Amino acid sequence: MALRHAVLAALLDGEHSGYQLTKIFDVGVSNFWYAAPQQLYSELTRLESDGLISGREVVQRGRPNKRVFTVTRAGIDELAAFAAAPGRPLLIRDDLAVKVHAVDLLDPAPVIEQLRERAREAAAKLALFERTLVHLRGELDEESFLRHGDRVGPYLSCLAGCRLEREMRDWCLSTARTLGERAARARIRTAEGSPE
Amino acid sequence: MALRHAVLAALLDGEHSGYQLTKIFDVGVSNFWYAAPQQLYSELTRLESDGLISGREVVQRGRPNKRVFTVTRAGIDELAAFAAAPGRPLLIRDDLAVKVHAVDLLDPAPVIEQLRERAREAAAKLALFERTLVHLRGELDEESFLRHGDRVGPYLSCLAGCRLEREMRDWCLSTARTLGERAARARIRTAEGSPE
DNA sequence: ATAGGCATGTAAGCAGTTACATGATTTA
DNA sequence: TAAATCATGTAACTGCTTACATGCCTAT
Repeated sequence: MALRHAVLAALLDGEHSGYQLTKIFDVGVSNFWYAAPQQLYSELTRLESDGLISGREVVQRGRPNKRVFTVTRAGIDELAAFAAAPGRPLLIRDDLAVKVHAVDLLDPAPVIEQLRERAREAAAKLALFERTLVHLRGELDEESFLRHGDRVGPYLSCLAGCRLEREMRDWCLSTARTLGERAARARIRTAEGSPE
Repeated sequence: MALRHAVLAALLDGEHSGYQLTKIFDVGVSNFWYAAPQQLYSELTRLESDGLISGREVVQRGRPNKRVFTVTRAGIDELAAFAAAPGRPLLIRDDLAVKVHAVDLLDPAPVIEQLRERAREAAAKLALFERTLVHLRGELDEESFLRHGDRVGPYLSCLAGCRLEREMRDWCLSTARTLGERAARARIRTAEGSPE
């Protein structure tokens, strides 16, 4: 059980509905957890029946009504136990790095294209996270906020997301460049070796 | 099915037994994929029966015999199709970042300790990956190797691992420092407010 | 003797993904 | 009138994790 705690942590930022959580977890909650919509709805049901969150109906005009959830006292206790327990190692799974690893025996063109696409996504996420940082710290500069702000957790985890996306963007671009140049040289050699 | 391709990519680096693969995937194959031993043994069985890899028995003295596997022609084709296909987004799941996100409502001490531990692990992985890079490029410097080396894939994916571990180490240390300083100030305030 | 590394598996259970289903309302 | 967004689910399947099992050899 692991998604539980990510959901609880996300609900600390305020009441959210299942649908809002799907949006938050689609970006990966500042890049530390991803979850599919269906996972979230069933997790919310379980969390509520375990008494870790409580939901209330919000009536809306012009839109379907929604249920928003808050973390209960028992939910906070659960999070506290989770935070104090050992915890499992970071899990990363990346198709694209597998492709790069194998690229020498393959056609590099589609891999290069995917690297460029990933770089664009990383840049977009980075911009999003940087806006989130500005929003979280308000008028303060980063240093004073981290010293005196009253909720720095989301800020700190968002900083991790920024670092990761920045590195991802730069790695993708430099890898795409390297592979592109190698492919260009390979084409020249082929043209030299088999003309006339 | 996704582990398949990670296993195929790992076997491009040379013949490996199931046990050797468990060691490689335990580190996360330069940090882009993790797999448990039991997953690998069953995946190898399936890959062999699908004809994507072929195994041969290696008789050893002083040790149990082992079966080592090589990628077949069909395996390369499978990898080529995989590399050309769209591919899924990067998956990250990180307990520790969830804890940091929620840290303001919790006891920060165990979180700080886990950040320090993670920083040590990241530093160790970074050192390992940097040795791998030196080993892969041989006598060449990085730039010439990336230009003229004949297998740069593993090098490039290992560079991604380095970037990631470096950032992870630095983020953990700076986050631990921030939280430690806040906790120290909180203790002083408590001591000032309730003495005598 | 005993612990640790090498070597490979089975079985059960839980977590995560994919496909499908519904229905309202706003925007193009 | 079609597509997109809001809103929530069920069902089937695949993949991953955990616990257990075996046995040999080397080093302490």
